[in-house]
Amino acid sequence: MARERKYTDEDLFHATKQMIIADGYEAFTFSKLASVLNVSRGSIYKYYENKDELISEFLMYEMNRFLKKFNDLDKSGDFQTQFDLIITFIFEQSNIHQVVEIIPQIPISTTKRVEDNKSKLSEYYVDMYEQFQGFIELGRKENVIKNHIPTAVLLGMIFQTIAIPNHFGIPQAEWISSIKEILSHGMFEK
Amino acid sequence: MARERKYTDEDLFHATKQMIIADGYEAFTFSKLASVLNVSRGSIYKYYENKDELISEFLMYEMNRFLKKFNDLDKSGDFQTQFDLIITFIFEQSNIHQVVEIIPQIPISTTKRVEDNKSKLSEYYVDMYEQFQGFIELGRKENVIKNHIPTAVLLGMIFQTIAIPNHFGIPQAEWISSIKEILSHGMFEK
DNA sequence: TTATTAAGTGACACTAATGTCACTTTCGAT
DNA sequence: ATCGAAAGTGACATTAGTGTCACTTAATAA
Repeated sequence: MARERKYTDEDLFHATKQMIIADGYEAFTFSKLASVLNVSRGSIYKYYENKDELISEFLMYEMNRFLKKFNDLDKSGDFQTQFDLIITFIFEQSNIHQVVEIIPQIPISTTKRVEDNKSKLSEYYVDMYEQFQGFIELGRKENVIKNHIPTAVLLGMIFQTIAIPNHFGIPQAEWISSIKEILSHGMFEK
Repeated sequence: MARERKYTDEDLFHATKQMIIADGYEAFTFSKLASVLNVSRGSIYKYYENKDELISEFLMYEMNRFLKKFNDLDKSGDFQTQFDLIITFIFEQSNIHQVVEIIPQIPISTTKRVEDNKSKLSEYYVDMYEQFQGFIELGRKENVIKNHIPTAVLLGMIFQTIAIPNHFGIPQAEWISSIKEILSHGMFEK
């Protein structure tokens, strides 16, 4: 039919992810991306009209991947089992945090494809939130989670902890178990 | 002596802060700043050679302000009293988080002033860290803080919590007391 | 009043990125 | 072999930001 592509969508999204995690939304340019992929800038315009469109497609791809993996987690165990599973999972997927933070940075766009993607992304976001909400509900039903603390705070805490910078290079296992301990029973001895 | 200035350093740093918090380091330009301050771009070059220099000066100013205020806190009470005081303080200064995150984003510069500021900033950072470390030590001495959890994790958790986005608009007082509760005694009932 | 001096301006040359498009390449189907 | 179609290129015009500088403006000390 036509000639072979020099790079797959996966290549492109992978490079995009690295660049965005390293330098943020504004620093991302077609010029840099093209040079990373060893293609001409012009060829990227064959698939994406501009940076907003490319990034919104990338975010769709990432969110999809994350939600699929999350859905594949074993939901049969009791709350404690799921808590351990989910914390570990979130730390494995720790860059999802930097990814979702990009969403609100996409400016109000002129092109339909971008706006469609943005609204789909917020649906994904709600979807994800509801899944985690279900998990918190389970904890409340089993009387493990304190009832007087709002769900938004609980989820916020859990998600925010994955972004704590481990400046001092504490080993991953100790790092995660310490955080799990604080989330469960706090910093205090008593 | 000479004509009056149209804007003070404070004006300039305030505008810079707003712009950086809203859109990040890369999106900051002299053009936008000048138009916010209603002056010509050229006049800003009278004081700062370029964006890196301006932002490094801004960060110095912010860190100084933060450390002064922190030093003014009452350090006489027991751990519990100081814990409450410090958490409240950190929430009041919640944008310090976005500010310190800018520091590593300043590229390796050619000008001496920028490099000097960067090294002073890392001194400030160490200074701040040591202050908080002292606070954690107190908690350990009073046997309030769990001894087996590394200080880096404890401080990381405390600092990260101020950045949790309160999407659902939970009232500030409830928000802070919930977070304090989790940090102290965890999410779990038992 | 006027000389001095710092503050501020806007035009100029430069750089880096954008978006477009006619053109070339390479594949497979006919 | 050759044609159609998608992939890829590089040159061009455009836009947005940078850094510089001769010049104008306005305060004030003499």
